[in-house]
Amino acid sequence: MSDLKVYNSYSRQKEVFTPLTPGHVGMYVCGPTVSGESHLGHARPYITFDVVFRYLQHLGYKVRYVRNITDAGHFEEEGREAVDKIATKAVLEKLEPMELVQKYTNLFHWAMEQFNTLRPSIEPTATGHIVEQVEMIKKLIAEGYAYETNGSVYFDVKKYAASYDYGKLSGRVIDDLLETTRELEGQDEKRDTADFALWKNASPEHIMRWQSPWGVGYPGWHIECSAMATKYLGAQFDIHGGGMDLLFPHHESEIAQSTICNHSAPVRYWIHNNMITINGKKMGKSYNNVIKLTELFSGNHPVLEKAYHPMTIRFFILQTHYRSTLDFSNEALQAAEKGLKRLWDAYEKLQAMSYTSEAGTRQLSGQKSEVDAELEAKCSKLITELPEFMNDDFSTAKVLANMFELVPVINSMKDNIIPVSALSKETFELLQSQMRLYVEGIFGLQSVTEADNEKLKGVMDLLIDIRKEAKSRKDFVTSDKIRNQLAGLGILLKDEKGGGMSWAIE
RNA sequence: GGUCCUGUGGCCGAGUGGCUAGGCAGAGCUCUGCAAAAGCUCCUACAGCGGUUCGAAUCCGCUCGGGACCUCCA
Repeated sequence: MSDLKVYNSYSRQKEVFTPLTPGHVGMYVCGPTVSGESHLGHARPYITFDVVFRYLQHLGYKVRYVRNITDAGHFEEEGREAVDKIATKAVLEKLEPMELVQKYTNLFHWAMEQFNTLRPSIEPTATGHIVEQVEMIKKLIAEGYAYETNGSVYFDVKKYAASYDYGKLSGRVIDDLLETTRELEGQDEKRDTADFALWKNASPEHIMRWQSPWGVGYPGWHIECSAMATKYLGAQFDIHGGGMDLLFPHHESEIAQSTICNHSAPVRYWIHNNMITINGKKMGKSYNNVIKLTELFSGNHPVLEKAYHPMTIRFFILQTHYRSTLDFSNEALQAAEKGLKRLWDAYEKLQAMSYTSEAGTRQLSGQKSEVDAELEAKCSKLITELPEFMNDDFSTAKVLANMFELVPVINSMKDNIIPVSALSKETFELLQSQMRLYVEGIFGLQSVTEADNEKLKGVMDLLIDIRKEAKSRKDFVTSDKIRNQLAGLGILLKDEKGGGMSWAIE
């Protein structure tokens, strides 16, 4: 099998993935800031890296997947004062900061569960790692790359840039950065505008604050990820993921901090997902165009024509390569919804089929049961390409395209248009197992209808029996009545070839 | 202003030199008591202008359009 190749944002090219420790992978992904509800844009990295996580595990790696919860330390420009974002909202909502943080953490976990994302191996919180952050800042000061002013500590970018390549990850030119001036709080405290905060002095109105060698304050944003990644994954680790918008300054700063502290570049493969756009614009707080996940699931938002199932969103995201922008629209989402249904229906049919009995039936009915060489070759090609596509920088869109090419084959076998025995037993079983692996195991897709109610199944079996009897008597009044009334309840009955019936909840 | 990315059929989106992407929508046909589903077929495009090449959506240049980052941001 081909090697896994990943696009490394740092080198700007695809590289063969070789983990630092054979058999093990350390992966860090920037988690959510739990000062508010997650929106559609947030869904992308967590679904993307969930698939990466699943795929790496499938390849046999033991993966430690660390995804933090940022529950303190981000700054938000609020008038003239840079205020701890979480503290600000807490005041507005009259909540304890930790209550607020807990609320949105819970909501985030709930949404991730809806998307069927696997839980990370470790989910550290920023507030739980103040000590590690303080230690790291101390080290940076000791190394001479950070300085204290008025109870705040800043990283000396100019000094760092003199011996290291600051700006390489984000393609930034240090001289340009030094020129860029902007009125930010604390700007006069910095030796240089490009310097970034490691620790911020907290004014009395800050609710979230901690004691430090530099006085009462709170940590800078970038140091949080560096401290937690170092603690759980070591000075050097394999993969660091996140949205492209984090390239600068966040990830660039992480590199600088960790490089000085640990005397080595922290990350071997930087992987960044692109943005979700709406009407061509990035979905983000600053653009005021976000659709929250709860709104998406409920359809309760002016731009939404209807509610969308979490699996539809997941499928929608996987239909595009993670490094391309993905434009939101009702039309696109509804197309994804239908596509997913078609794929899932075929997938379920395939799993319910069995090679031997079907092949036997074919022989009895006098059809040829010879293997169709052309079909056999086509199917095995489509199947063997799946891992190759995944190995090519996680080309989920291509994997889905191949699956869709297999859908007509599956449906035809189910409807006896093609005998199952047109495929060899090996290929048929490979088809079954690979589809199970990719659809459920790696892509993490699930049934949209959740009709796992045994009693309902029993009732439906009964109604189907009655309807079959009615149909055999040509009592179409009864058979239509059953079908129509069920349709009114949102349950669709479908007559299949060969007299079978199936049903699905709308 | 600086750095970088991007422009594919009605819509969404793969695709880095030659070979049908795929999905959704639309049209026709088949199957069928009807319906739905399913199957088959069709619609086959690469912003514009030049250049390189036997050959370009794919490489180069220019023009026009869109976007991201430079500030919190997935």
